[in-house]
Amino acid sequence: MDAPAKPRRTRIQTEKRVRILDAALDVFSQHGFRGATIDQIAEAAGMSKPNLLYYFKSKEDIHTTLIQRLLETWLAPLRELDDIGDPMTELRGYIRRKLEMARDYPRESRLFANEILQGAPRIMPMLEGELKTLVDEKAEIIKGWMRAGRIAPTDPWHLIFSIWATTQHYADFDVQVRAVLGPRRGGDGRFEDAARFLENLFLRGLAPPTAQ
Amino acid sequence: MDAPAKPRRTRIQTEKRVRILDAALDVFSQHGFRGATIDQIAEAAGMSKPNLLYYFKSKEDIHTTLIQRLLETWLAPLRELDDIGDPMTELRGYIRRKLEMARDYPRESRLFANEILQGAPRIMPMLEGELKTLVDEKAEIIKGWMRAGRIAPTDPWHLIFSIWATTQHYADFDVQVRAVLGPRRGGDGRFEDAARFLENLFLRGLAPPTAQ
DNA sequence: GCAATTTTTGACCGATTGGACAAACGTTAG
DNA sequence: CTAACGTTTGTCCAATCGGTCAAAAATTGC
Repeated sequence: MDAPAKPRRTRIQTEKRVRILDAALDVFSQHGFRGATIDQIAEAAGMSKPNLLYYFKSKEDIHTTLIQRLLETWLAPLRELDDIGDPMTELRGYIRRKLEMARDYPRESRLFANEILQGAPRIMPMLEGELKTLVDEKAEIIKGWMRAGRIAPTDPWHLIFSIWATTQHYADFDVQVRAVLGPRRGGDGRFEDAARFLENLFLRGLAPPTAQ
Repeated sequence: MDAPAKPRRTRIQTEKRVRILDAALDVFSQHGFRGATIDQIAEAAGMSKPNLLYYFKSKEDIHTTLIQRLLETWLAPLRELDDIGDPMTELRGYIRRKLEMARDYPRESRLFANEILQGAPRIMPMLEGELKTLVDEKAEIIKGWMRAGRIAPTDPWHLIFSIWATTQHYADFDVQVRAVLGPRRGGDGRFEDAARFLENLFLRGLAPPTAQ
């Protein structure tokens, strides 16, 4: 039950820790935990390995800190999904926010994807606890909309999965998306194209049957 | 320009190579290339490390063979997407086939996901060549359907991406899906639920505007 | 300025990694 | 039986891994 000892950090410690975490995000998101080495991270952060280990006591420590910090912001978009307000507007807003995260924080998305791909050994409790609770809660809201006939009746959980999958795809499978679209359409505009397509797909796919 | 020397394999070689590739698929799909070790693969295949290296000359060799073999079957579902036949039936068939692959070959899906996540260092030429060509070709077919007013007009490339993303999600993010659905709904039925949801989403999302 | 403290570094450690190799073992055709 | 060939193993190696440590260097508080 000990509270984690309060940091009490110097200016240099604060700065260096930021640089290390940023470098580690690069390396971990590309190679996964086992594939990444402390030397790689240290070099990317522009310091020696022992120096890095002065700020983080182990490779595991860096990774844990990174994941912990990621999760705070990762669930934010879903939390914003609100009961009050038009269902279609709410869902479109959620899709847009998730797609913006894929665009602006692709490394975080890949870090998460790597962790899940490897069986989520470090965040399984969070998946079964915090995440499941949140999703169940939001699924209940969506169910309410369906019962009220405001959107088409389908499975709320799989709806959420499909939003996760389609949006994160543009971060996790970025190289494939670029390769297939080619230099023309794979440029900066690909996220706007994706946004247009996904909003269209989900809005039409969920339009209530009564509203013809 | 040398053709690869013809294998000319004994019975034991054939059997052992199969066992090794199967074990390697387990290990690579879970840990990625760098995270996997030859010892792990050898143990999973029930043989010693030197023995394994008698059948494959290096770790890279195993991985390359695995990826090569994967790609053959990976694109098959998309190749089957045919111009003749009802567009909706064709697309539904494609979604179903992709979802079945996620269910029946999750290790292959994760191996592919790992490779893409790490920047596709070993299959980039194939993405920009064979894959892009195939996708462009099928996108043209879909475009034809749209011009003919048989399905709603959207972006064929992003349509294909969204089908890839949603179906592969059930293999690559399996642990997350199970964790969120819980023991009840996360059981064997989750693929039928997913199939129902996805067919519904895409069919409604792509229904031609004229057919009210 | 100077002493206390924080930061950085080079050298080093045991463990694990991918892989080499010769010797031993099995199998089989004649 | 035996020679030829295919298979398996124990041992070994250099490189790399995560991490330690003491000492040097830089910074800070007074």
